[in-house]
Amino acid sequence: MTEILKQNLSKHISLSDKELTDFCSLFQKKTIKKKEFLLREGEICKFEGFVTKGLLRVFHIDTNGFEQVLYFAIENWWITDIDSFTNEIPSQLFIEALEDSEVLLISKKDKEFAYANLPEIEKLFRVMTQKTHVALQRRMIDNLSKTADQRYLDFIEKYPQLNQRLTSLQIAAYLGISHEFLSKIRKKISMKK
Amino acid sequence: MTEILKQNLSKHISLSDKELTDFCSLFQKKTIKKKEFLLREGEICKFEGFVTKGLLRVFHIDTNGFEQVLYFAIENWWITDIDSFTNEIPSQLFIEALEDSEVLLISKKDKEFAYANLPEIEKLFRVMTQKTHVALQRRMIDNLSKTADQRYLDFIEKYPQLNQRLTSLQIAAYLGISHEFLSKIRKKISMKK
DNA sequence: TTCATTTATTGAACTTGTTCAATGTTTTTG
DNA sequence: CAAAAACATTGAACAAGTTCAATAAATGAA
Repeated sequence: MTEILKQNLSKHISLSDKELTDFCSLFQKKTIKKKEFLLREGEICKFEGFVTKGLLRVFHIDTNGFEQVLYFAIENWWITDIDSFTNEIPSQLFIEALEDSEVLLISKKDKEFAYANLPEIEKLFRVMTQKTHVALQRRMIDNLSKTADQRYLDFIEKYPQLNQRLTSLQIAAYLGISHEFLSKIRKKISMKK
Repeated sequence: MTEILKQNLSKHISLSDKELTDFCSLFQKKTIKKKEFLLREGEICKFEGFVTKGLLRVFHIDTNGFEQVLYFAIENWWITDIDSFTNEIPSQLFIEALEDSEVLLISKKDKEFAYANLPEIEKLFRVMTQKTHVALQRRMIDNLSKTADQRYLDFIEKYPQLNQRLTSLQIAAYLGISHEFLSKIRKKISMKK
């Protein structure tokens, strides 16, 4: 059952079989139904999670009540509020299942146990954090330089599997535009073809 | 001379005196004059740097020739293209000194030596990368949810020291707006007072 | 100091994106 | 299946931000 997790970890750095198995044994499976929350604003995020099934979104609600999606997570993606989790402070984020989902969760205590006792895990998360950081840098530059049209085209090209499973409402909240405007963009694009 | 670097490292995690000194000895000092480049697009970033004096900017130039500033770095900040550095791929970024500056640089080889031989360095960079990632997540959300007016006010409140040392041109490139529009924002704000 | 270069300001016309309200479509759920 | 709820589309009026061009101010180098 943790096979998919093992494969994911091995993609980043090579770990011994024992270390891999020991580390994976620290995760607990949790199922979560569509529209349920894994985390709400104000709570302290007690887990770092790996998605084995389904689709979730990590989002923020601003002072005007608008939602901004920080990222989506499907099978094989990691999910947490890293700020709240590592610093044990109240989260400013929500994590919600958009489909019936299944995640493997590790607690802070167990993760610290891993850092202390499994030599390569520290490197593993250093590498993984670097990768997500690089991806976010790219998104930041794109958001600064590209129009909504282009960002939408990039999104559907980069994440075709997400595009199929998400409503335009969710995609708009990720792109940082209103869903009405996204609707107009879609119309414009379909007319060009 | 590496005193300021030692202090910075100690802020993140506690290291033994020996480890701290050993690690700092791997850095080389480099001075760089205003308008000179530490890195250009297409080059492989050979260093990770710590600024001890001056001011630099990390930026991207898009297909229309517009510049987007990913971040600025003054004394006590780290500077690199982490993607190019870790993966040894051509950079998409420029790093330029906006003032006469002084940086301490570590090469990839020496950093890997540190990861392999100084047990706590891996943790140090895992923690530092997490912190910069959290900061970028916040900026991403702000860029998705706030108007340029508000982002500018946030910027001068959060980085008063940068605000004084930067031209509005640079600040506009960080906020993702034209410098003309920033000028109008500044006027509007000054009239309100 | 002076001339050239870079930076900042402003206005007018334009483009991009928002808001609101109305309507139609799809999905969920009892 | 029917009703309700959520989602998507469209248009019109508006607001936010860009572009271009002209001018002023500040800075830098000879």
